[in-house]
Amino acid sequence: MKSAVEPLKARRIYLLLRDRIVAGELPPGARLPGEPALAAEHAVSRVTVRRALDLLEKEGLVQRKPGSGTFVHDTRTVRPIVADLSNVLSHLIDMGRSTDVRLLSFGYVLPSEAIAASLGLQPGERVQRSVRVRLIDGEPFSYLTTHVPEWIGLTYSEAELAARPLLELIERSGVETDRATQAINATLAGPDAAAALDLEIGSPLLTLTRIVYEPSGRGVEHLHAQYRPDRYSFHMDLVRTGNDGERRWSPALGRPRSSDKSKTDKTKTDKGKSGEKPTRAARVIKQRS
Amino acid sequence: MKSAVEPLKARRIYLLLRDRIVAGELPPGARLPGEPALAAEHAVSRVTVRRALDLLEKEGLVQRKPGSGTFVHDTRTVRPIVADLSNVLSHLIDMGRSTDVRLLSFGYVLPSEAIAASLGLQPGERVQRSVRVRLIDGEPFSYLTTHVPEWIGLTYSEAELAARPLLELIERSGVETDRATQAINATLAGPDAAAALDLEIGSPLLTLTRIVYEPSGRGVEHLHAQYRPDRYSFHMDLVRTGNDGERRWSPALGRPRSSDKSKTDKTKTDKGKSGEKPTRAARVIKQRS
DNA sequence: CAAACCTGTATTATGAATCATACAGGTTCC
DNA sequence: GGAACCTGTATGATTCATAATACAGGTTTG
Repeated sequence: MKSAVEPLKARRIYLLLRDRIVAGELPPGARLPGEPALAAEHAVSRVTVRRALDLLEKEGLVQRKPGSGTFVHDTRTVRPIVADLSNVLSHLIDMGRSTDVRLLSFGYVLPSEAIAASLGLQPGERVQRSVRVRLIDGEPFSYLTTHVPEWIGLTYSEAELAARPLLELIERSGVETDRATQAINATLAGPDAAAALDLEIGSPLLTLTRIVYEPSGRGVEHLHAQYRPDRYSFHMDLVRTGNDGERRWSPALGRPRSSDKSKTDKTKTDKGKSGEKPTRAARVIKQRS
Repeated sequence: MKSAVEPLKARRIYLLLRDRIVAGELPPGARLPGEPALAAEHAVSRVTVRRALDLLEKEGLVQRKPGSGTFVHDTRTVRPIVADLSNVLSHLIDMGRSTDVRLLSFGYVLPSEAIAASLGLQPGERVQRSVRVRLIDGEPFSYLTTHVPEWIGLTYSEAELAARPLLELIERSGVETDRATQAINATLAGPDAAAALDLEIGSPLLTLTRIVYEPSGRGVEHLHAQYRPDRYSFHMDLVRTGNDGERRWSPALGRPRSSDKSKTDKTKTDKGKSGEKPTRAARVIKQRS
């Protein structure tokens, strides 16, 4: 039902404009250059520029006014959820926003080598694999793939998994969880995640891979989470610690939001990057065989 | 000599296969389905499958053996740098890997609204904007855009910025930095970042936006970093804290790698040696974030 | 009002991506 | 050796993104 294909040059211009908007170079309400001007600037036809603007409009970033121009949308309708380092959704959640979980897949399979290794399994041992999607206010924002050793997974049912946090079920089974390691990274949306998160294939995703261990050191859960960056991001407060010789940042624990600033636009999470005209020097560096 | 454009269907299949490889579903050494099989599976022509495999091969993920098949590359040549939550590069650095910094752009500009707000500037106040690229072992892995209020930026020169960590220069100017907030997200590479990081436009990037404050609450640095996910990622250890009612994960502090070789995880800071300046734009200096 | 913008839409033409097919040469396995 | 795979390569047809151009209608400005 989707057009399924993304043009190339159009996508390029779309990304460029998108970056300039989210970076604040084109502030809300601003009118961006006319289609003929953009076409000339990027040495493409006006049709291609239009396709790029179509993408921006579909994303709600711009608003077109026939006869007048195309304008950056005033109200950022999309405000990402903010999560803690420990991946705890902050107060936004308990402030009335509702989260929901949908179980997409459930079954017992032979794990990949990487997962078997991270969980410390013997060859041939099976794992319970589940794929879930989390939604906030009805909109999907995360795509979770979990792997649990079979002997733990058997202690709960498919229905229970759909209704309760996985870690709670694991701990209920008598397994102690005291330690975990996690890595944060970025990737492109594959077909499955794209469909579940209502995204185009190739959209950027924020990923979190966490392995939970029991005291003995055996892994009990392998979690791979993929988040829509426009709806979810990690946020943390840091304090400067250490003496002169070795000053560094450390995560601030406990009460973070102490300074109620004037504007408090806290979760700006702007992406974006360079803008305007990055001096000829920057252009010089780029040499792509 | 690059085609400069990425096909659509081919890219789609490339992403799909890439996901299956990095997810471990196709372990290193495994032979993936033959080109005719892949073509049939995805309802595309064999030519298209080939283009997808070309991308994987160029990325070093697979290896093709004429007459035999296409195999997942055994040795992951790409080893991402691992950084701490506080964005401190861990010991990999002092294990002989060298980091360099290139200054791509430097100047004083009027900040975007978002940046002005985050730094608490008055309308009309200018900021110093700099764009830098960091490299490890000669390969770029991060694209940094920093904005600093003009009155701080004027206390150091362009050459100093290229040679020393920005935060050190800020603190040298007498400004105290005791607090910061940061957000981690994901985005797609725009033209500038893609060129600097030697990537295709539209590649996924891990982003970090950090705002550093002085005790009075004024912002003194706005940092926007974009990382190549294949060369950089955030890692952290967590411990389960709290009582039964409110169990949660908290970052584990000061824990080096518990299992193996116990070494000082304290990072050895920059040695004062700096490179030469071959061109005005391509200075190479060693520094630490 | 009129000139000069703007977006929306349609036209045809061109080039790129993809398809369908065929064949050459290497590898694997019986 | 030979059948059955595989990758590498080439061909022409077809689909589709893009280019180039033109025109309709609304908005802004003088």
